[in-house]
Amino acid sequence: MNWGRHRHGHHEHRDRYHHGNLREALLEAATQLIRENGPNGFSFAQVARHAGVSPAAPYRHFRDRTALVAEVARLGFEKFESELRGAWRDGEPDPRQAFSACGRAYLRFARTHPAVYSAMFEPSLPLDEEPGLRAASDRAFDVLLQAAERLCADIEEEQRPPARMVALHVWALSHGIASLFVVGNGARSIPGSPEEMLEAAVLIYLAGLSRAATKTS
Amino acid sequence: MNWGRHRHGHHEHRDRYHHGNLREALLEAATQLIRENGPNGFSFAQVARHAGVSPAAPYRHFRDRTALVAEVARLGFEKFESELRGAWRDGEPDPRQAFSACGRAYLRFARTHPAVYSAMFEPSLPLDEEPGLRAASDRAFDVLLQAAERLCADIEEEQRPPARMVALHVWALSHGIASLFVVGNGARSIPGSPEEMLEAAVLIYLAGLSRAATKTS
DNA sequence: TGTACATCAGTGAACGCGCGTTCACTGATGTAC
DNA sequence: TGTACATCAGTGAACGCGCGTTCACTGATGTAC
Repeated sequence: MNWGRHRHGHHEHRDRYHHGNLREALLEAATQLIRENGPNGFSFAQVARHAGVSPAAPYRHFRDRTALVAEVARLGFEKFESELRGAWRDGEPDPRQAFSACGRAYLRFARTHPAVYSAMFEPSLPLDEEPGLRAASDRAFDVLLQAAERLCADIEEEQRPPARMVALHVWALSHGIASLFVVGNGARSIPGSPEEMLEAAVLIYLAGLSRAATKTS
Repeated sequence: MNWGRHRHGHHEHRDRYHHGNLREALLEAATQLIRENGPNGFSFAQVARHAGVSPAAPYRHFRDRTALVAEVARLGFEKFESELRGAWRDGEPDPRQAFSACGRAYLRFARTHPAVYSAMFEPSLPLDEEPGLRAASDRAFDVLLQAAERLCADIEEEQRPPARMVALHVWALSHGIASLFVVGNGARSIPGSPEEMLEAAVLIYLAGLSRAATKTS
């Protein structure tokens, strides 16, 4: 049977009995299919076909479809973390600028990897069943948390808000903007770019931070 | 063939050739299945089975699965709008309190109808292909927009921010909190309730509004 | 350098299953007279 | 009040299809000697 002679992106592995790179090829194929049909819109067999192998081949590398998607998401979180960390640059040249760069990096990631992004934040993602997934997600959030701590340190002590709260607020805002206005076909249109919108919102929020009572109801 | 003797919720229609209420029963069944498996995690045939009818029956009421989900979402937007409008109460007793009630209503909706909420904001929702869907979504947003206009009216004119921007910021924040911390199995845990978190964030944001330069990059 | 052998990645055929969709049908309902 | 008839909601059987999973297999690779 002919499973198709396929494009695996960069390297050519055709006509070899051993693919040599199947694991990565499957992850790539899954990513592409998620981009086209959403995180739940594809089958294990389809992934195999896209990678140009028999439907039984993926079982050598992934327990099932869920494990495959989880791995896409886990790698996504790792890349996400490293991009955020790179943008934050340990608070250089100064915390506000670095924080803003971080926000832009957040949305850039969502824009350039919309498929992976939606897999990462899909409610059905088994965060706690696949090893390392929750941890990878937490490590990405830690970048935001660190940044928030640094920003909060500049606020006078007696009215300093909890850094964790600030990080969660900014995360929610970023995620809200990403999922409403960046990712997906139904993405709503807005005046200006999502980046501008996030930047403006964060500026307003930070302005409020140093003066508002940080009451939590 | 026995398609099961089913619970259709409140009324009993068993042993009747004509269901009499099938359209609503199908919408209910779909909602339940979405709750269990996510917006894409069920089949047309499954819905029929849940409603206790033959697999061909749903075709009398819905073109296909997509149309069914879209209708669930459309009804969701209508209910969402009416709840937001009810909470806003036209700005009574005063805009800030009404706005805060609005935020709580937003999260309450996401919490009590998580299935419908995720269908409504699923990226794959064909907002522009099903009649009335986009319009229903816009009408819900309009409540937020009205509220933002009212709040902005209280700010001195020369530093008054665009109401549309404010509404979008608050919407993104609410949606971010709802989808990260309320809806779904993977929902992250936070200190305090999502309602408290949203309230705090909005307070800080509003405090920043009246003083920040409303620069948009 | 050559050969025997272990390892293991990928094959391809097979299975039973549920799905989407169609079809001619049937039974309940409502209405014209 | 009764009856004939049109309407239409739901039936159940049928179809072809792709899927998930299994299995004994095979061919490539690497390594021991």
